[in-house]
Formats: sequence, structure tokens, C-alpha cells
Amino acid sequence: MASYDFREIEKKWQASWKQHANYKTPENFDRPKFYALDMFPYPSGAGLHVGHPLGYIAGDIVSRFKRLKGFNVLHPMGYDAFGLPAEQYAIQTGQHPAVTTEENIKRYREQLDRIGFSFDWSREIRTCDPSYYKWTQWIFVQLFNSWYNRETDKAENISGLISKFEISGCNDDLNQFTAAEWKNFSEKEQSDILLNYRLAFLSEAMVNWCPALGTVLANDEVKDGVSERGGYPVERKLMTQWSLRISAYADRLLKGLDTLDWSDSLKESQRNWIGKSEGSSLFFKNPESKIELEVFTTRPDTVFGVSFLAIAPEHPLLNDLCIGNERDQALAYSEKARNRSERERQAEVKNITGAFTGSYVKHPFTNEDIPVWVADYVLGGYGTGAVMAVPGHDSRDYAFARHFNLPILEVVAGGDLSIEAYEAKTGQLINSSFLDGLEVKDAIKKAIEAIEQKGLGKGKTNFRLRDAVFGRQRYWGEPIPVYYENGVPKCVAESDLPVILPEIDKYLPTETGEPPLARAKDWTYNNHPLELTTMPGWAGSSWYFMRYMDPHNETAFASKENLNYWQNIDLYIGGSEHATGHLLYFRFWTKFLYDMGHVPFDEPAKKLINQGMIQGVSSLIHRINNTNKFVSAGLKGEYETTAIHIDIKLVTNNNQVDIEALKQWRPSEFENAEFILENGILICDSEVGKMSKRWHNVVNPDDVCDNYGADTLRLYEMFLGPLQDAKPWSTQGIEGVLRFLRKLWRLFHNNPEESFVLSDEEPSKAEYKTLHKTIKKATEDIENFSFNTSVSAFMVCINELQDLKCNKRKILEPLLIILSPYAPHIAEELWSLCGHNTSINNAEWPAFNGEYLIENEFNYPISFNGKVRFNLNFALDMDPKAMETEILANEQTSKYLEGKAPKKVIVVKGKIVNIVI
RNA sequence: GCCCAGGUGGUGGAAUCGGUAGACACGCAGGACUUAAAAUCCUGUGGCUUCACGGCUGUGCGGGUUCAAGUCCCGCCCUGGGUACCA
Repeated sequence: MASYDFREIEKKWQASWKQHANYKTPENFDRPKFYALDMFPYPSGAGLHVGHPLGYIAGDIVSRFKRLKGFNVLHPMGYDAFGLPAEQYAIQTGQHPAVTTEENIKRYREQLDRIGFSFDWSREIRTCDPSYYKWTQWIFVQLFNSWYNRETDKAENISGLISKFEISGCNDDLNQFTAAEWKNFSEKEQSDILLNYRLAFLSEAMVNWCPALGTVLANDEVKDGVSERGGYPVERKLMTQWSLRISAYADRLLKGLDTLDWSDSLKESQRNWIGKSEGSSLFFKNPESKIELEVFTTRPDTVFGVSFLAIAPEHPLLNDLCIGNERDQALAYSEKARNRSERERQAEVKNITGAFTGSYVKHPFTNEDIPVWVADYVLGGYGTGAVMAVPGHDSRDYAFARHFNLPILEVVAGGDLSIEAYEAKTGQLINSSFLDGLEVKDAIKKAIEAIEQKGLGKGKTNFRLRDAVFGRQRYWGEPIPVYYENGVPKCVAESDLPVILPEIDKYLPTETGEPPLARAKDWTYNNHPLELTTMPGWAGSSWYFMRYMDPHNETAFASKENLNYWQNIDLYIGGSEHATGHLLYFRFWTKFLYDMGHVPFDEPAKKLINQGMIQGVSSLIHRINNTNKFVSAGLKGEYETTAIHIDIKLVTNNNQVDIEALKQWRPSEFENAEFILENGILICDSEVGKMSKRWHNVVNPDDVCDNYGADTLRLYEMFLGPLQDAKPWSTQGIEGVLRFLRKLWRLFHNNPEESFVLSDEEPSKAEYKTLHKTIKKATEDIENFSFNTSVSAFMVCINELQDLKCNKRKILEPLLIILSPYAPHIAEELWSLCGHNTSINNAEWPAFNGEYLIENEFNYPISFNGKVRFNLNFALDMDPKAMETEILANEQTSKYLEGKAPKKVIVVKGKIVNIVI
């Protein structure tokens, strides 16, 4: 073989790795472990584009590196296979989602295989596989059978709570009953009470209902009032729903972040989503009507600035509060506000609306009458659904008071209330009785003390994090393993799991609006009806990383032995778009399983890297409005035009459109079109955005592998820039990477016959220096996830060896080893040509020898008072005093120093960098 | 609005602790080889200035600390991402 034939080489080694199961994770536990996981993909019909493999390549490089370093590496891959697109497709075509999913997976696998990943495919999992979702259902059963014990601050079996009720009854915020009463409750009553505590529970709650998708969605699945998938409008609707009590873990999810090596921005996203806020509850009462309204505030110091109370349109006491002449109007307003969709609600944020209820309550400190208003800026689901409005020091209350002409009181000095609310948490309290003169910080403390002392409320912490709606009115998901006996929800016995997803004739809701599972024949368990909703997409992904440790275990989701060995993920790579979804849920499930003693770790991933999105560059040509004429980009200013996306394959690197290809691409549109050219060519504009079929800008990794090879693709994706950064895909520069691999190849074939030649001669110092410099850099870069600079270092190394005409075994073999994580195919080929009959995968990462980098002399430019620079040579081990003498003796220096002794000689890393006089 | 990240040549991007800014690659220009092309190799390439040696200037803007600032501090401007009546 003379020239570098990447097609042949890559095909050959991929087949060999498969045949010899090179990347199968060893089943012994005698080495240190390393668990490198990529977020598994949802297998969509569109296949992979060049953005998908970015994170996988980085993970693969680290995995290969760790293997060479002697670690037992777990590096698996699988598919997040339940989900909406396959079901939407099924509705349109009648094709079973399982069939579509299977096809898509096959396609994904082909694409992944071409890139040469070192996945252990014997551990592949699919969330839609019954042997997998058996355990997803099993975890659900554990959640159902558990409650969160605040005293021990962990989840426990619900039986403990039941015995507590049996012995001493209950007296908490939710329920009050005696032990005797508990025993007299019916089974249904007991069940309903327990649902208030179970971690998987059924409740009636306002949910995000998406009519177009026919299902409810969790908060993180709704963006800007529309569904994340499909972008359909979302409404609020009161429904009985399965939810998971993630709110019980709010504080631990927050605290756990401090122990994780995740990016600051991602941790910050989770902190904001959890939204911890500390403050106080406070009761406003009306002695006549006996009404008590509880509010939550983070600014109890401003209590003397309260001029009205505002309650949410969903507030439970609304009906009692709306009285007198105001009753009808206030109720009508609330009704209207409640029924608005999320989108309307958000669009109208700036419109201030509200209504007076007719009721008054007493101010807890001044005993003044405070009017109670209903206002849609108060959210039913947060805090107590009621706020004490302090217009002087809260901008929303201020706007409301301005609009309805309510009093604005100043209680913290420092602002100008005629212009805006003064919200800063600094300044002295005024007009506030016993708080006068205090700084805000101290006033908050004192106010809470006073509130607690008088029994008006107590210090309290609120979280923004809501419980996660878990039921989906869809077909293509895990059945929730629950049946109903006389209206009481019960879990299917663990021995009867999995509850297999039944076959149905159509993937649509029934005529009566029930979920698709209602179509299933005999959808019962021991003659009792089974639950009709299925689990959301994030259920299967919340624990999949554990299944990889022991994927074929039939008696447990993973054996204790395997869990103890592999522990949690050492390196998790995936997109930051999962910050408030998957990455929160899988922390929650891990903590729960930890509490219940099923796993020995309480965080799933120690280190997380978010790879940036690779964006697509789309091409736009300009059509003159109402004509079939297209004008080159430089001339578009002279016409009224509309931009049209065309396939990027029709365009060269410098934005020149191939008109003949364009005509063939869409003959109906372009066959008879006229083109107004500039300098004889048609130029288009380009735009950076998401890679999508819609914009005709998808780049398929298969094409890159065909034209440049998998090794070049791998190196180039790393070379593009820092892994974490978003960057547009461009093939400018990919030639440079291919050129680098050719140069490497030629080091071994540098003779007229271009035959493989390797020298066993002892390398020179310069050659060793080049090698060890590169070993150092490559090792450090992988540990710092700085892959782009590593690729550069390899390029420098090859350029230097080329200049040295080096073809020595002692240099090239270690070099192949450190390059193999990036470009495994060419490394393997050359390794084999070097005479090895085992895979380079079994080699050992070369040791770095720093001695080759030490120089005896250096020549370094020296600044003089930070200005003039000149060069001086010194021995490296010369002491600073001797250097000073040397400097003064030097003709050039003394000229600048005018014979004066230097005040200061600045030495950095043993080198003089500046002389100060 | 709030929170986070970032702003370096024509382009993507380098620059561990503050220590020769622009590594590496693309692009561009010139040259070698070739009948020619491709491929390959060599040279140059921040700006201004100089025949040249060199000099001046330069990391979004304005100030500061330091012998020395892309890097640290203060105040702005801009871009990307997250979040949004969360009391």
C-alpha cells in the first residue's frame, strides 16, 4: 500500500474490532474503573448529522485514553427509544412505533459504526425494551411505596408512615386525625390520605395540557407557552394526574450541586430552576368572617408598607372572599383569568388586571383594614397563592397600585417612590414602628422574630421547583404499573412486572377522550382496570446509566456487586439543553434509590461536560417578489426580494451557486427561472442556525467519512474549537487535517517506492524532545478536555519530525499510541505495519520523560524597564546574583544601565525577563 | 428585568501562575517540481512605517494596580445562552 487509503484502512479495522470484540468491557474488577457515558440519543427518522457525534468523539477519546492508562473502562451506548415523534408518525401512517423505532436505530447504528467508536455494544440498551422498562416500572413501584421523612431527611418505606398513623395519628399541615380515626377510615379514605405523602402520587392539579399533542407536559417540556416538541400551544387544565414528588428533594438537589464538577452555568440553571427563597409566612385575619389568609414573603421587613393583599384567581378561599357588590365582578374576573392559556397569559404580562373582592383583613401589626384583591399576577401554584402587596418596594405591586390607585407607602429609605418602587435590599427602615432605623438585613431578622413571637406566622423556605407530572395520555411509553381496585390505586406485584405495552388498533385517543391505552383489549390486572396513561420520555433516561453496569440482569436492575464496582459516572457528556429536565430527574432518581439502599452513591455523575451545538450554515438565494427571477446577493438592494433556503450542496465555499445543479434539485421551481448574475455568477447569502432538514443545511457524517475518512472527521470535529462552544459547521480547514494524516503516513513511507520503512536507529535528542513535548501536551489536554489544542500539538509534532526526516521506531510507536484515541484507524494500521500482532488498544500510554525538555542554555529577550528588549544567554542553573553580575558585565546591558546596579532582576522560571534600575 | 458565559488578525482559534500576544489550521500572495493539471514541498502573511536593520502600534471601550495586563480590579458597550409576574 503506497498512499494513505483511509477507506480501505477504516473498513478493515472496523471489521477487525467487531470480530475480536476489542471494546468489550472486561468482566473482572481487578483494575481501577472509569465510567465514561454519552447521553444516549433519541433515534429520530432524520438520522445523525455532524453535530451529534461531537460529544461522542470526545467521550471516545477519553475512553481510549483511559484504557491505555490501564483503567477498566465502561463506555456503552443505547437508545432513548420511547417518545413523541415515533408516535406522531404512527398516527399519520398507521406504522407501529416499534417498527419505525427499530428502523431508525438500525440507521443510527450504521452511522455510528462508521466513525469508529469504542462502544461496548454488548451492553446496548433501549428504553422501549420490556426487559429494560420492567425496571423502570419497578422503580416507579418503589416511588409509590415511599414517602419523604422530613425528620430523617430521606425517603422511607410508606409502611413506616402507616404504622405511625396507626400508633399516633397525624397532625401536620395537610392532615389532622387521631390513631383511632385512622383505623376507622375506609380503604379509599386511607389511600387518599397516603397519596399526599407517596413519592409517586395521584392528585388533582393544574397541568400543562397540549391539545394538539393530546397530552399533558411537565414544566420543563413547555417553553414560552408552547410545547418544546412541535411548538403547539399549551393550556392550563385541572386534571387528575400521576406526579413524582421531586419537590421533596429540592433542598438536597440544591446542596448536591456544590459537590459536582459541572459547569457553572449549568449548575446556575439548576439553582434557578429549584429557586430556593427564604422568608416568612404571615397570616392576615378577619375576626368577623373568620377568614385567615396566609401569605409568603421574602421581605417581612416591609410589612408596614402593606397596602393591600392580592390572591391568585385559583385561590381556594376565593368564593368566601368575594362578597357584596363586588362579588359577581370579582368571580367573573377570576373565572376568565383562570381559563387563559399559558401563551395568552405570558403575552399579557404587561397588562395589569385585577378586581377587588369586597373583603378586608386586619393588618397583623397595625390592625388596619387591608383590602383583598384578586390579581392574575399572583400564581396559584407558588407559595400560598396570596401575597402581601408592598407597592413601595416591589415593582409588580407598584404597577398594580398605580393602576388601581391604591396607596404606596415608603418603609425603606433610599428610593424615589414617585418614579418607581425601591426594591434594593439596602437602606434604613422608616414608618415601621419597632423596625425603624434598622438596616434591611437586620429588619428582616427582627420582623421574623416578631412574627413568630406573636404567633402570626413563621420563618419559611419556599422552592420554585414543582412536582413533576408523570402521566402522559400517549401510547408509546412505559405503561404505569398501577391498577384500580374499587377506585383505590394499587401497584402491580413486582413478580408480575413488566406490564407489557399492549397492541392497539389506532394510536389515537378514544372517541370519549380517553388515552390510547383504553383501546387495548383486556387491559386489566386480576380483573381490575389498569392505568391508562404512560410514563413520560424522561422516565427511562432517569436511571439508564445504572443498567449499563449489568444490562442483562433478570433479578435486579443491576447487581450490588456491579453497582459497587462501577459507582457513578466519571465523565458524562451531553447537551446543556437537558439542564432542567433529564439532568435534574436523574439526580432525583439516584438520590431516591440511594435513600432506599439500592445504590451506593447519591449523585449520578461526578463530572459533566456540555458539548456545544454544531450549527448549520444555510444558504439563501433571493427571488424578486412576484416573479420567477433570482438575483445575486450583491444586487438584491435594487429589488424587492424574498430569501429562499436552498440545499447547501448546491453552493461552493465562497457562496457561489451552481445554477445547473439548482435546476436539477427542484425543476418545478427553478427549471424556467431567470437569474440576474454579478460578474457572471450567482452569489447567495449565508445564515448560521440550527441544523435542520427544513433549512436544507444538514451535513451527514457519512458524507464526511466518504470524502475525508472517519479519522479526519474525528480530528476535525475536535480541532474546530473548544468542545463546549457552539460553532457553525464549515468544511474550510478539514483539508488541513487530512493533510496532517497524510504527512504522518509519509513519515513511514518516505522513499521513492513509497514502501513501509521503519528504522531501529537510536533517535536524536531533538527527536526525543519533539516526542516528549507531544506526550506531555496530549496527556494534559485529555485530562483538561482541551482536545483542540492537542490536535494542534500533533500537527506541530509531525511537522517537526518531517523536517527531521524521522522514521524511527522509538519515536513513531509512542506517537501512534497517543494519537490512537483521536485517529484509531490509521494508528491501528501503522501499528500493525510496525509488526505488532495485537491491537494498539492493548498498548500502554507512554511515560513522559521531562529530561528531554531541559535545555542547558537559553536565549531570551530581556526587557529593560519594561521597554527596550535585547537578548542575553545564561546557563539555566546560574543563581540570580551571578546573573546580575553577568548582566553588568555585558556590554549591551551596561550601556543601558549606564553602569548602575540593577534595582531588581525579575526572574521567571529561572529566566530573567526584566531588569529594573 | 435577573442570572451565567464570552468579546484576540481576512477566518476558526492558541496563549497552565500576570512574563516574547496571534501557536496550529484555513484563506491569500509568491516560488519549486510538472508539457500541463492535481498532489506535494518551500517562503511570506495583525496594522502603520522603513530599500533594509529596525521603529511605532495592537487582544470591545474608558480608567486603575504592577517592573510587566488578553489575563487582576472598577465603570461602560456589545454578543450568545438560561430564566421570567416565583412575592
